[in-house]
Amino acid sequence: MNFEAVTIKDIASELGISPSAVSRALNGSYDISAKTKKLVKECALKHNYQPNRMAQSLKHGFSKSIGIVVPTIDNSFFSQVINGIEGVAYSKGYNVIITQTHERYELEVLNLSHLILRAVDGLLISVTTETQDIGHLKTLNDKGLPIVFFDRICKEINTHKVIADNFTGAYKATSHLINEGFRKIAHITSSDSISITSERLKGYQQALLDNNIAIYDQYIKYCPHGGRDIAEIENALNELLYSPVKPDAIFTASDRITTATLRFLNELGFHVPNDVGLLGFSNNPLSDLLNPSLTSIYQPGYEMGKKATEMLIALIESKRPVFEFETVTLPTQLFIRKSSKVNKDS
Amino acid sequence: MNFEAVTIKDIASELGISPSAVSRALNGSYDISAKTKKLVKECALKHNYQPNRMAQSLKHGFSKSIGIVVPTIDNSFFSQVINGIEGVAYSKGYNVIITQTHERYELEVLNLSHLILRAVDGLLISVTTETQDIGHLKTLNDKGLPIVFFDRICKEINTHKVIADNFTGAYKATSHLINEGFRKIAHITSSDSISITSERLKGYQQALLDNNIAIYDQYIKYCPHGGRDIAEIENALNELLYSPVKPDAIFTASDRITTATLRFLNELGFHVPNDVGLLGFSNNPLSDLLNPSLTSIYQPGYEMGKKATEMLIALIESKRPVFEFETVTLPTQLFIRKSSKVNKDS
DNA sequence: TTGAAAGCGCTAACAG
DNA sequence: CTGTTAGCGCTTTCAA
Repeated sequence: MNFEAVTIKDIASELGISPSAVSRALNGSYDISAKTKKLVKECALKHNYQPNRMAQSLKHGFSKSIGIVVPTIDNSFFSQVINGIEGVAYSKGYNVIITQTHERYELEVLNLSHLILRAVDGLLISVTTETQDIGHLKTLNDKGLPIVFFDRICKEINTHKVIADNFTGAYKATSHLINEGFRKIAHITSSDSISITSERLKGYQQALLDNNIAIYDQYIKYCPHGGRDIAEIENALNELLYSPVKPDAIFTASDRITTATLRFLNELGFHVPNDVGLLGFSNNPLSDLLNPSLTSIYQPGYEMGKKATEMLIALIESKRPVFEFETVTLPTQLFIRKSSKVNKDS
Repeated sequence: MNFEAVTIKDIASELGISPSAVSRALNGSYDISAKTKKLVKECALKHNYQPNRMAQSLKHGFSKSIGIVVPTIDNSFFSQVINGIEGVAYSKGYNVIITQTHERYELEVLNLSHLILRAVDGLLISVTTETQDIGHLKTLNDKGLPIVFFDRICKEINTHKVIADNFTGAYKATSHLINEGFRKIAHITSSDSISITSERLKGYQQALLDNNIAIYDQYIKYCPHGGRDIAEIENALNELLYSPVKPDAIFTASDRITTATLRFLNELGFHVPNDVGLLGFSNNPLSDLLNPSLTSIYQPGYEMGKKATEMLIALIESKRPVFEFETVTLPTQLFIRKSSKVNKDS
């Protein structure tokens, strides 16, 4: 409820003119005398008039709002993306509605329907690790809802996408470990159903191949829920660390997996990096403060949110249907710290 | 826009009955035959009918949505609060709209007006470090918008509030440092305009008094923007560390200040805790992984969000005006780690 | 240049 | 039990 909100009617009756005149005066210069326009604007200002967005939305079918669906906001990468989204959205007069899936498919479906009920004009989404059936997204897209995917994209849906250069990031990561003298490099990654997993896996494998290191399947461990349950990470680590061919370094594919791995290694008494090197995809701003400081691949989260939102608003405001879509790839950055550099003295 | 959404009208004409009959059949059993009810429900299901929330809101003035205003979501404490809020809100059929102020007063005012336009039924807010004039909140509250404050509250506004036991938390923190042998304990805190600052300050001072340690004003440093600009933290630290009466421990009042302080100490070559002990109010889940691991006061963020939302929904759904308000105080917890324990061997 | 009137989708008072 | 009607606040033809 707009508490005792002043409406167009109130202004109209105070000024003794019609509601439609007020509406026109407020909404730009469409057939209205400068005099009434000025009068109306002053009166609106005086009473702190705010148009009722519900009524506006109901009237002309768009809400000037954007729906965001992310796995969780309690993650630096996604927080950074959201900051990027907000920056662009607000500057163009759009609101954002943020929802979290907590990596659950059912919540993705539920959130999506909430957002549609709220009549969002477009959608920015990074799917869950559980998302296999994309019917819900396909339907919306087919009906004409502008959607832009970021980070975890759905190849099958034909629309704009923004991703980090996961292949190159993983390639750089793995190459760096190799250059530091590691040879038995394991990779703990997320669900194999999401796009970033296979892109990063390919980068990892290519780097090994280019350095004449064989790919061992037992060095590749998946966490089907992206580490939502800590147990899946611990299982992967136990299998790796207590195997006869214990790896000498681990490349982890996501923030949650990275920090859980570091904690586990510390607790078990494995020295990082001397016993096991560690390198993660991570946007955590505390990477330099960890023990040991964490070598990581940084993804441009803020830019990703910015770019995705620009593309989405372009779609929303396009006068004619858009059939040509692009996938923007943003560069990643390697930050070298101590977790990947064996200390020769010790 | 609900893309080609089926409306009550569509169902009505398909079934050859009136729109109002459909509405009644859908909204519970208000004067309607079981037969038509069944018919309507089946038809609605078949066409995947979803009521248009904009129209509903416009009609009866409430939107089943809750507005959230926090300084930033890129902060573990607030993320945890939001998780608590969402849990309760969704289970009671409410949506949430999350907005960030980035510690800027102007954004607080702007977000608030956005939320009001979106006709939120109630508000959960933790104010910015810049917020002095609370006219915007007072006006809304006076007009009858249910508001519940959490964490950073406004004493002047008479409504429900949920806070952590900041006094006791700070008291425990300071006492712990004293027990560990520190005597020259500095306190770097946020803006003195927000509630948590003075509560924590009092706890710190009381602990000193109870241990017969004099309170030195030059040991108390404020960051007017809560550390939004890193410079204000660096200035505070420079003044402390290079003063003739350099403190032997620092108690920091917020996550951002804590991590910036740790980084700064590490960079300048001060050993924590041997040169300077450190203890922070922090919900960062990586505290145990920092170098050194961080002794901290943990606040029950999830519970705070949960409790605040329960109180808010009670206000929203109350049949009669509420005049009795309560302030709920949740306990904090001290986690002792290495940053506060001098290593006697080194 | 302005006003009157219709209508977005839904609900609720009032008839029948 | 069901249909008709009015109206939430706004925009937008159409007529004046």
